[in-house]
Amino acid sequence: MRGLGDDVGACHYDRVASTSASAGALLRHVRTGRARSRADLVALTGASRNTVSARVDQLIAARLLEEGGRGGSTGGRPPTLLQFNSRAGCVLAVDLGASSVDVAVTDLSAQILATVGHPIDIADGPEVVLAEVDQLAQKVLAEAGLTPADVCAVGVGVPGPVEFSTGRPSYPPIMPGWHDYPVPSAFGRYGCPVYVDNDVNVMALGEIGVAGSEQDLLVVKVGTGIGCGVIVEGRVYRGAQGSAGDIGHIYVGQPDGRTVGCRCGQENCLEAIAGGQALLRDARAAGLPVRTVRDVVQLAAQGDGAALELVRDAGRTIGTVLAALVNFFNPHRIVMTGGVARAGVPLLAGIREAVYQRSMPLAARTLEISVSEAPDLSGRVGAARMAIEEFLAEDSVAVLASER
Amino acid sequence: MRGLGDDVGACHYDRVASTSASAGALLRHVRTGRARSRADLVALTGASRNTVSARVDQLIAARLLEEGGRGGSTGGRPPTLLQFNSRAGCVLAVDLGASSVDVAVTDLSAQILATVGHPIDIADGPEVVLAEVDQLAQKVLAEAGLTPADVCAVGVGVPGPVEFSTGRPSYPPIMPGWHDYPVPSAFGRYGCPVYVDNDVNVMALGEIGVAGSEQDLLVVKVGTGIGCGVIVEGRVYRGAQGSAGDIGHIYVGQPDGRTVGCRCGQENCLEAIAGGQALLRDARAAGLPVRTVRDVVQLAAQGDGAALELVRDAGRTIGTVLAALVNFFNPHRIVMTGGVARAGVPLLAGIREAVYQRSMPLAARTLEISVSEAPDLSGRVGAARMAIEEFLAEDSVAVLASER
DNA sequence: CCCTATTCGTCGGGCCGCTCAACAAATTAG
DNA sequence: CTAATTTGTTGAGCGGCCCGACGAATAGGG
Repeated sequence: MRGLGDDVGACHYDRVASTSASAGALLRHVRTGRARSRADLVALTGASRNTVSARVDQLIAARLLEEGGRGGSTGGRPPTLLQFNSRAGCVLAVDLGASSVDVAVTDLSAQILATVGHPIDIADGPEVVLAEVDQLAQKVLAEAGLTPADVCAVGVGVPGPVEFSTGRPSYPPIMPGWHDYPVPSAFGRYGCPVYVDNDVNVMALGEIGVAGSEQDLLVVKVGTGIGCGVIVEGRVYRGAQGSAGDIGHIYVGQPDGRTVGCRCGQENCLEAIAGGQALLRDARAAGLPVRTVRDVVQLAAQGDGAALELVRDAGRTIGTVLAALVNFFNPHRIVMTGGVARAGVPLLAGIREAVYQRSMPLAARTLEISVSEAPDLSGRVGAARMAIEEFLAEDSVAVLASER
Repeated sequence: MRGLGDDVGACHYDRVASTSASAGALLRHVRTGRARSRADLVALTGASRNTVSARVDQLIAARLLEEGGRGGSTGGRPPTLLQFNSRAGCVLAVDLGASSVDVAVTDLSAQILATVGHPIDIADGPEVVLAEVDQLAQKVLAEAGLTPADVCAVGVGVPGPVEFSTGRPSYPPIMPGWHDYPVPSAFGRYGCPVYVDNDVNVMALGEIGVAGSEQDLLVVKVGTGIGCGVIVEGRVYRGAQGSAGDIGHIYVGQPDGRTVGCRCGQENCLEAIAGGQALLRDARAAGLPVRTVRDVVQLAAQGDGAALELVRDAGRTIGTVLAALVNFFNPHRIVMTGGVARAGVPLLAGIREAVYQRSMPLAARTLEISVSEAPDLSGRVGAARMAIEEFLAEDSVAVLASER
């Protein structure tokens, strides 16, 4: 059918409409609110009513969907409304930090049903730490009135690089003894898939929104160090060695020519100048009565002038790096999270100042820079969402249906 | 089938094997050399012999594949070898620059059959320029002994942002009068799909290799300005507004505190310090006998000390920016192209020096930094490859088969 | 030289999934 | 109360794909 001329300049544009009609895709449409009835699903996927009906029946049999009354008529038979049953199962979410661990059980909407935190030392090694995690998990499950058999998936965020496909940390700098340890093996009792990833990637997934909206997104975590989760078209981008997003050690030139050493051995790394530890150091040097990074952030939140200025300065420094990344990556959004992000407004102000000054207007104009609503929770929620998305994307229908 | 424990930690790893067995996928396997017979295709795709045979028959009918003798036996009947018939059609490749345009006809392996260049002024607007392109296209076609009916697809690279799906430039800074002009309409006579993209993206596609190997890649073009094509998992990454890779205006702090104005109105942009124009300016300031950027590059290639040092310095500056991007993006490879890249070794040396000094060792260790083999051709070859890949990925089988 | 084992490609039967068309159900408009 | 409209379900049919079986072409052994 050449030569008609109607396909001139037509490029693969139809991909928008030709969405898959797999069970997972249908479920996602309902979960994200894009569809509320079988008819909506037909319109969205382009599949036949028959196909959609069959799939929906499967999903209902797996208890992942429920029928919920009738919707408003538009001049004909009213549709039977569908809704996601977020209580069809639960997931375990583990947010492993350098000095503490948080464990939560959530439903399939990542709503936390119960959660516990506990101080740990990640350097105690995987056996000790994961034994503790196991204890905590049993505790939260009991608290939520659930049993190990109810767990559909486990999501774990760890503070270091991970080979995602195997769930093994790979030469993590701050996790001695964890290299190549099969983290999933610690959750064998649940007999379900275990997904392990870098904490920053996990948080990034949490910030996408359950929609899995196909966005390009940066999630910048400013805690003790500084890291960045990269989302390309709704999926985590990892790069060649899985170290993408490692922006903490980007070199930052200082206007006054001053030099700051970093724990990595280099000088003038971003996190050595604007990370949590740097903030604490500078605050102490300025004579502020602070013992931890948290104290500095709190002081700033209370309106202390010196603390505010320190946070704002850190924001400016981070902003200069982000400005370059905005030009290069042109994201839809940037979300700040991590301990220092709790400072909120002053940090954002510094970042925005630098970004809007130094990025190309086209890329910066519609760029949204915000702070995560609950920086403390984003690790757990992200881990839960990672587990949920991965689980529901697979043949979860079969799994849940075979269980009855 | 829960509770067996055998899926613990098992994540979607099977995607590697579960490759699609569509005609396009089979063709790709043969084109990339991964498969040389039907049996290879069966092993690669996991599809049944039957299915593969049917698809291959279609491809042979469309003349995209040919049977070529028998391969060596491994103890049984020897396989009938398959080979890609790169002469099943041809594509037009157009590399539009600010002051010149190159047009080429290539076969389906992006081998140039004939090519012509011509000086233009892009500011003359689309009608004038594209009329000239049309002339050139007819010339190269005639030279190669082909007719418009033989053209399967057209690929065009333009020096500015383009909305890929429609082939319309969008507010291109250096192409006055081109905004929203439907470039594909100029090629209506060929009655085939026309693919238009930013020249840097086009070059990036050219550097992937015909394989479409799923790599993460940066292609940095250093010409008058500096731009960067971003390849994520083998596909062009464009970002929110399609301006991803716009690294020419990243702010670069100067150690000596000196300030350089950029044509964009900002100060100390990368391209104002290390771009082709900057190189020319600095060379003149140093008293070198040069009239164009090309002269500077040539001088360096001839071993002129001052020119070499200038190029190397530009490399270092570009390297400092790339070092940050390497940490963030963690690419497998970086390929340099564009006019200044012809300088080769000294540019690379400067870049490597800065990158290896300032990037994280993990990301830098296996990073490959190289210069395109033919910086002058990469625009044309890239445009051709873009057209070929897009064309062959679609239902080209049906198109070619229906033609007989 | 013949026979067997092995590998490659093709042919027919059958299953699965999807679409199309027709029909039942539930509502609005007139 | 009837016609029109929209929704969901049921049955028929079609195409794609896999499975098993068979012919083809070679290597190796007696």
